Amino acid sequence: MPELPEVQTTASILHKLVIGLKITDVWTDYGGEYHLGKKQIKDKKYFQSFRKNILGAKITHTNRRGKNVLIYLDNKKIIAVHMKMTGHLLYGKYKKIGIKSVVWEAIEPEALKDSFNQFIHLVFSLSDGKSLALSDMRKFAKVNLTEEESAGTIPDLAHLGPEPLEKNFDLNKFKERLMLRPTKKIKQALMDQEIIAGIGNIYSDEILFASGVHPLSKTGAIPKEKFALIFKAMKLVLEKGIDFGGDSMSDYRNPYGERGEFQHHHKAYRKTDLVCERKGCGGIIERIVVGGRSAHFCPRHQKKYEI
DNA sequence: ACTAGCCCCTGGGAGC
DNA sequence: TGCTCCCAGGGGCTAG
Repeated sequence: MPELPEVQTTASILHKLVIGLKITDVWTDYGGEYHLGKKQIKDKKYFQSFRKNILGAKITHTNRRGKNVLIYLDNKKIIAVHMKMTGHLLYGKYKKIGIKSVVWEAIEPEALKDSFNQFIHLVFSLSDGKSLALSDMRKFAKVNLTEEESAGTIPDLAHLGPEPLEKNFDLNKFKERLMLRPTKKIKQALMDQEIIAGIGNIYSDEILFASGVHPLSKTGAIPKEKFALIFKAMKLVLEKGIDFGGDSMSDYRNPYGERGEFQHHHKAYRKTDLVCERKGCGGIIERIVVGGRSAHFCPRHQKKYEI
């Protein structure tokens, strides 16, 4: 699922591909639940206004905020795409075809023919004859259109915490953010987008494995030196995720339709019943449910701190 | 301010 | 083969 490294990968690649291109058309299918603010693209009237607002606009740059891809337009508007579970943006040559379940067919690149790239529910046609398409198997993704100056008010951006990879986000700020919720379980705190933006289930498991902290530890009970380890692990694991082009254990693909490689480097996430890879540990990875989400950890070297 | 539970959605896997 | 049931989960929401 797209977390910070996947969204960063997408935004960085798009930046190379679509800058300076104009949006010449927009299409969405009937069932698309693509939200625009509180409204949705499936509301035909609202989609028409969305369309009108972006047609002819030129893409000036793209970047990331939390788990959102931001596409800046030269009319001072921003398209914010939250890919949620199974969404990803694809750039390539598409042909509209008339078959029931598959309306768009990828012509190139070849990687777009991957089955996970076939759930196309939103297509921006671009002035270079190619398209930016949103493939989203489970239709959870959300698309917001907002004015650049009021970007901080749209639902997916308004309450986001700081960016964990920002250079000025140091150990003190990290502690400060986490200690806003000292009774929270550390895994949930790391995944709370209001505390820190961008971390989800995969990377929180990996960060806690690397720092030797049990996911159920109470944030406020974690000793100082462990905080430093979590902080360090957070930066390292997220950067590693980016270096590997994101995680494609499930459906994530980059804009070329290609997989990332981080799934081959998991130590905890979905490693249930396997032997812990930490040297000399020998524990067996367990899976538990934390806040309705699965958490994977080694009960031997990940210490539980309680108040 | 917390938690539990439901909802959105659908492909894939297990069990029969 | 094909049916049914459950699971994956980010985040918004409600109820307690």
